[in-house]
Amino acid sequence: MKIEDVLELIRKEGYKVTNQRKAIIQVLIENRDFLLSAEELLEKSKLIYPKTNMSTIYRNIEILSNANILFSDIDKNNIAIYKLICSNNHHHHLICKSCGRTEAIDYCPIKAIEEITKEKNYILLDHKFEIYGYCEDCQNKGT
Amino acid sequence: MKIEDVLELIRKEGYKVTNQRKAIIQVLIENRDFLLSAEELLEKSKLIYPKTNMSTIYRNIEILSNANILFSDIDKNNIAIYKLICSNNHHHHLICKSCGRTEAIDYCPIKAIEEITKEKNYILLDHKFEIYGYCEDCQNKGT
DNA sequence: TTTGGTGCAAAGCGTTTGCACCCGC
DNA sequence: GCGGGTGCAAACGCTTTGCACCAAA
Repeated sequence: MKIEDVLELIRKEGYKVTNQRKAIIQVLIENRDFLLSAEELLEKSKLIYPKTNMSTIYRNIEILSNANILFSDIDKNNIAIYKLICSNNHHHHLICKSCGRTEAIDYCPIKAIEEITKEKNYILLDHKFEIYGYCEDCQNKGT
Repeated sequence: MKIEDVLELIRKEGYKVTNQRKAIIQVLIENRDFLLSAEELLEKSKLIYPKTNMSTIYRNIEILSNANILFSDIDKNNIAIYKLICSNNHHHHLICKSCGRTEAIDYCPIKAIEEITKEKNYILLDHKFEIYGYCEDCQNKGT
């Protein structure tokens, strides 16, 4: 999924395309394998469009969440972290509980998900399949 | 998993068993199919042991998290929500994005999880497999 | 021109923390 | 009695919000 696809989606929902919004989405696309906090999103967005403000970050997080294209989670320090949900290049993560490293995995139990939602008569929106553990480095460090 | 099993685990980790702690764990066990916020945990714990305080709730949330027996997530209002991880009676959830209803499902991609962590050389701690959608009621309400 | 978007600063509120006291063990 | 656990209240800091101004369409 390229930035133009997301912008098109944004336009369809009736939102305007601003420089700040473009910067934020570009950052999310470039970091689709990483869960970013609001602060990290701001820092990286500022590299693209320096005038970006934290309020704008939060307001766009909400818009993208409502559009169901943003995955949110909570890290070990209770800070909300986000990444884009991309229907193609879809994958999940191995997340190290010690250093926070995130590693993409291709496996996704999508077949099961579709069967379950059909059986329970839910309209499928989103799903999370994340695995937490200790990565090799952290095991060696003995943490 | 009964309350005694969790208390035994708590004792093994070197923690004391207090009335507040027992109340909190009992609430978590009784609500193992629901994701509870800190405030809901407090309210329900107070029904068992009225003197329970919010600080105690948060401190016990941290202890149970560190012991890797607490699952945490974040709801649509950015509030942290929790439930016990029980190795037996293990299951995941269908979560309605509209009304917040949680429905247990038996399916778990545990085989895949074990294979992936082995292949990537991670020590497996925990995993999330949650499906989000709109339940039948909310579909009928047209929300 | 219209209307949603943004920056700024202040407010809100869930969460954390210091300290004195309490209570399992 | 010792050392961890708790209650209280204040502090913290992430997130939200009101308002005036800006900019996309």
